[in-house]
Amino acid sequence: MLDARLLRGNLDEMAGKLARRGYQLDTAAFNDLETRRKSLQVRTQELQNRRNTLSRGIGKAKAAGEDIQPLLDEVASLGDELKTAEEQLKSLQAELREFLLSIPNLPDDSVPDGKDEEDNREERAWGEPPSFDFEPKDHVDLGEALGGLDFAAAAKLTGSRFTVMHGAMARLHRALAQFMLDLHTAEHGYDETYVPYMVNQASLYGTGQLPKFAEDLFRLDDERNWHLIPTAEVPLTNLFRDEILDAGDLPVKVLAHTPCFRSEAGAYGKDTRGMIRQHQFDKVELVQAVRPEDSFAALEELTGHAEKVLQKLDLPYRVVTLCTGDLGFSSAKTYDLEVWLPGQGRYREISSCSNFLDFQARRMQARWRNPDTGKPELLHTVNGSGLAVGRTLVAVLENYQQEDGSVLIPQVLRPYMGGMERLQGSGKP
RNA sequence: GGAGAGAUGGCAGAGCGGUUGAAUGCACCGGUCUUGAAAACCGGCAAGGGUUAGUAGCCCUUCCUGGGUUCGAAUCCCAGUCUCUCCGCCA
Repeated sequence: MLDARLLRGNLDEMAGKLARRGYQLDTAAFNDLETRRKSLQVRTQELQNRRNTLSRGIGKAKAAGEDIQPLLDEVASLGDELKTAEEQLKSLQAELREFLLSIPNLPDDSVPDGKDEEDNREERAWGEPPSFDFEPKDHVDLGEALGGLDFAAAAKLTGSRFTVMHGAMARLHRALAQFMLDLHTAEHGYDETYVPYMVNQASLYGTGQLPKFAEDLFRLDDERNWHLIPTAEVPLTNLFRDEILDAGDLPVKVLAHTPCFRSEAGAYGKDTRGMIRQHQFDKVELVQAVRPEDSFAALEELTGHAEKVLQKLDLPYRVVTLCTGDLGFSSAKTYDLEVWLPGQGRYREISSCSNFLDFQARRMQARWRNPDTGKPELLHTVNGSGLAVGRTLVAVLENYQQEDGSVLIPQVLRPYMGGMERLQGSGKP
């Protein structure tokens, strides 16, 4: 959520920045709401002040044994006006809040202008896409031939966009997650965290999934309105909701390995083959809560943490800065890590690392006490995938495939695989 | 699932219709003292919002959440959420 006061004072400038990302701020609607709010709020508070003063007077008069009837008459003369004003103000403020909650974050000045992913800016590339002296297969052909991936079974059990894994393939998937967790906790200083996979609406408002993106979420059929998490970002970041952190505790770095559930309502027809786009996938998520002045450095650092996973796995990738048009709703700046997929002959997103500035923190009142002012101030939040486990499995399969259809296991994963060096044949019992 | 108790400031914990945004302690921030530190003593210290050029003043709101009673609610009533204790059940 943007700062309402900033919006009032710099409406045109803010609208201009939002226009960069293709968002048309309805300045007329805002001005109208704001004008009505101001007069109504001032009027309501005047009336409240009058009532409070009279009531206090009644208390004093009573204690002094004076006649309170004149005061009672006067307070009665306020009539229903106060009640009406309070009700109107409440509903107007709710309307204003909904309006503010639906405005995306301002893109940082360093974010390139653009319409869609075509306009993203490549920052750097790491590793060489492997060359094969045979026609490389994609992960579906490889995984099914190995007996490790079974999309038909998943479709039977549930429907499309799910995966069943067997044997060494399932273990490799687990090994990847374990490897990532160990790397980030041991070498990058994150606190391993276990979180609920269902969250309430307040949490989803906090990180920005609601109110605008309800259709991307799975909602439980329950009057409590719980949702399955679309990413561990939601529970992890909301740990800081309504908290005031000590300056000495910052930065706070947490991580969780969780399944993620996405309805992907708007993605029909895209990536229908294989496990690139699933309703359920595992991800290791990195989240940092930092002092405002540190958030851009934290974004670089966190992106580096995610890159480290790919480097250790020796998977070629590139880093792109998302252009304004491709930027997520809550983000001010995002780096995507794109891994090379031989089966598709192109780079595909495997991690997304973002600086949200105080956008999420304001929604959830996540604060820290600034020792310089002694006052609570909004934190900045930064997060990123480190990495999406399913897509990493895809990348390993496709990049490490051999002509005979077997797949070499990356060195760093072998300790997690009981020393196994190669996936071959059926892992099926 | 059944019975009971509770939810108050960063933390602990009083208050149980009126000048209480809230005693007290801890923590924190200033000061005195000290070569320095500690201790002791003195002072300060909730959050959100409005108005405003203002981090000044004034005002509003907030004692789990949402309703209600009242001139006035942390305090009374109703509903809900969460926590704790005991019983039952269960991985």
